[in-house]
Order: sequence, then C-alpha cells, then structure tokens
Amino acid sequence: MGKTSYEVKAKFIRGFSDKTRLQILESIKNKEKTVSQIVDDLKGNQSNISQHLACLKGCGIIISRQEGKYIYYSLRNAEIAQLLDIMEAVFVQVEEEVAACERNDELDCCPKQ
Amino acid sequence: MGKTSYEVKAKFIRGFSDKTRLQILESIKNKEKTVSQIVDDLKGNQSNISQHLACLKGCGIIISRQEGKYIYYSLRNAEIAQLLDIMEAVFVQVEEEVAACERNDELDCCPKQ
DNA sequence: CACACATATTAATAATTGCTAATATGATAC
DNA sequence: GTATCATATTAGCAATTATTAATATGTGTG
Repeated sequence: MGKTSYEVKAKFIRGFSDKTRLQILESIKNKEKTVSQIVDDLKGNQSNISQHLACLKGCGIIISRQEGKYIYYSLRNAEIAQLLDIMEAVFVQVEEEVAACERNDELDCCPKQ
Repeated sequence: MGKTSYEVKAKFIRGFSDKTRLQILESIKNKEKTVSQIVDDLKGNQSNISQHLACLKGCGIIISRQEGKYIYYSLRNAEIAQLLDIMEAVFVQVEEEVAACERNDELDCCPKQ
C-alpha cells in the first residue's frame, strides 16, 4: 500500500476515534435518526454534533437523506455496522489494559483524549 | 456503554488512526520485528517510531519481548490482525470517497492529517 | 570498566483537533 | 412574506498530537 493510501486509511479510521462520534454511531446504528434526535440522545451541543456528523460523512462512514426539514443520518452500509461490532469485540479484550494505561501518568502512552 | 467506556474505546481506536502506526502494524503483522527493523522498513525516524510503538503498546494493540539488546514487537493477538483485515476491507469500499473529500477544500470534512 | 549499539525518554514546536457561542441557511407553516 | 424550527457554518480558543533533535538508559562485548 502506498504512503498516500495509509494517510487516507488513517483518516477513515480517525472517523471512529472520538467518543462523541462513537456515541453518534451507536445512536444511529439500528435506526436512522435526525440531527435533533441525536442531539437529544447524547445530550450534546447541536453545533458540535453537526460537525461530527459532517466528519463521519466525509469519512464515508455515514450517509444522510433529507425528508422535509429533517435530515436523517444512518450508517453507510452493513459492513460499517459489522466493523463496529468487531471493534467492540476486540476492544473488550484489551479494555482493562487500555484504561489502566490511561490512568498511568508516568508512562505517556499516546492518545489521551 | 458508559461515557467513560466511550472515551477508552476512542483511545483504543485512535491507536489505529495514524499513518505511521498503520505502517508499523503492517510491517509487524506477519512477523515480529525489532525497532530498528521497523525503522528501516518505514525509512522513519527512530525516536518517532519508538514513540508510536509506545502508543500502540499503551493501546493494547501490540506487545513486545526482549531478546538480548533487541526488542521484538508483534501484534497482541490474532484478533487484532483480524480487525486490521476487516478495517482494510471496509476501507477499500469507501476509499475513493474519502480520498475525494480530502482533496475538497471547501467542505471541511474533519480529520485531515 | 569503556565502548558500541539498540531503544527509550525529554523538550520544544508546529499542526491538528474538538468545543462553544454566534450566525447563517434552508424548509415549512401561517 | 414573515416567523419558526432544523441544521449547517464560521470564528476563536484550548487542548491534543506528531515530529524532530538531543539526551538518557540499558545491554552486550572486548
């Protein structure tokens, strides 16, 4: 795989690497939702959610469709749902270790946020 | 899933969301390697690679073992390899769209790097 | 012990990211 | 057309991240 491809792939995966975006994905996983439904769901800020939705869409992770004044968002396809499931399954295996590392201030193990 | 869990999960996934780390993972996917082997492989900077390795380790994605003065790194387990494969498969589906978005300067679709 | 090599850590910096508040766009209903 | 509701965009800011150069640690060898 060429260097450029790694960059694009990293960008794609970065779509999944934020707690708010993960919550959005969970929220729309089984059923498409409007922006305001998602905002309610996450008790979040409308502008913030809107930006994360644009991000997810730009990463090819979700799609949207308009119906009147509402815009419905959903996962792009079944493969994305499957990827989420597998991420979850693998994550559960290492969760404790990752959480522990996060607490450890001496060892500066990269992504903190 | 609780809020904290989303944060930890996001951190775990963030381990995969960088082009250098993806290259490292590709490099050690089939065979454990020493730091200098990886540095050679990626034609990278030793300090930089070392930090990314610490990051991947902190995220529970890779493990290491020492043999004399060398330290060998490898994927944590087969599930991580499987996750990488599925990420790749799903990514290929949306690659063109993500790449296109990256070029589009008007639409500021989140993660750029 | 001194030297060479392998790897890790630190510090400084530039770039990216996520958040909030404010404003803009677009659609419907009256 | 104007008011209202849903969503998007913008700008500014605080925090995080990736990178590099320099230095430190640790391991084997003579």
